[in-house]
Amino acid sequence: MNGQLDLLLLASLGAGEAHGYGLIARIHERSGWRLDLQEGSVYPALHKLEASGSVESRWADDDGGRRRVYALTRAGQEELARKAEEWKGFSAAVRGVLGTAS
Amino acid sequence: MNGQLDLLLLASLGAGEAHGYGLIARIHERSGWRLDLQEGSVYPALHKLEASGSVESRWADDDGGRRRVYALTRAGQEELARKAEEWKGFSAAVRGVLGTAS
DNA sequence: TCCTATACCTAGAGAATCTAGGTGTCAAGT
DNA sequence: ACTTGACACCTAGATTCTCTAGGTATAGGA
Repeated sequence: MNGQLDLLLLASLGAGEAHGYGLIARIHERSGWRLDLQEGSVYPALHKLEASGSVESRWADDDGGRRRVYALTRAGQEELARKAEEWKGFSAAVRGVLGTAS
Repeated sequence: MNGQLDLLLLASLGAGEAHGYGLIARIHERSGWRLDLQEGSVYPALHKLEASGSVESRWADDDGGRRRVYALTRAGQEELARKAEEWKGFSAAVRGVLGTAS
């Protein structure tokens, strides 16, 4: 459990629109193969982000199978910036408690 | 919600034994006044850490009021090292997804 | 005496994520 | 033709974590 799922999804979408399965792969790769999110975590989170207006989706039928492609909205970009700042503050706070100088 | 409460408590106890209320203050200060944990979070977490053998406690009657003073056990030190590594890996993974070079 | 700070505790609620299932397409192997 | 595996989506329910909102008790100051 991370508590940072929304941030990860928004940040990944910041690099360009993608579908759910693709986002899992993107996060997996960009995290250095450390984060391997489950579909059962990602899809509900994307639905929630869409309901809150941070992302929007459209159906694509590119390669046979259906895909729901997500993209950041303007509000989502702001949310991403806000959550990224929150993360910086939080990780700095943890570093402070851990006593690691870096 | 952090997901890092145990790590924060263990790391704080790594600086020396302390009681629950004192740990809250210690974490508050070391985090640069960014983390302000609630008693309702801390006490159950300490009990859980004690049940799992990472910390041990004794009653102290120093200044009138009773205090339960906690200290890291050997197993707790190992758990702390493990969780600190986990945190480093996780925060590096998030940085990777965020695309921040630092 | 009353209020505040210190200090401990717990039950239950709320929220986040995972588990474990389900559906369907398509390509490759047998 | 059939089966298997990869891709792709979805949801209900369980689990886990943390917080809310209460409770108790002592000591000191107004």
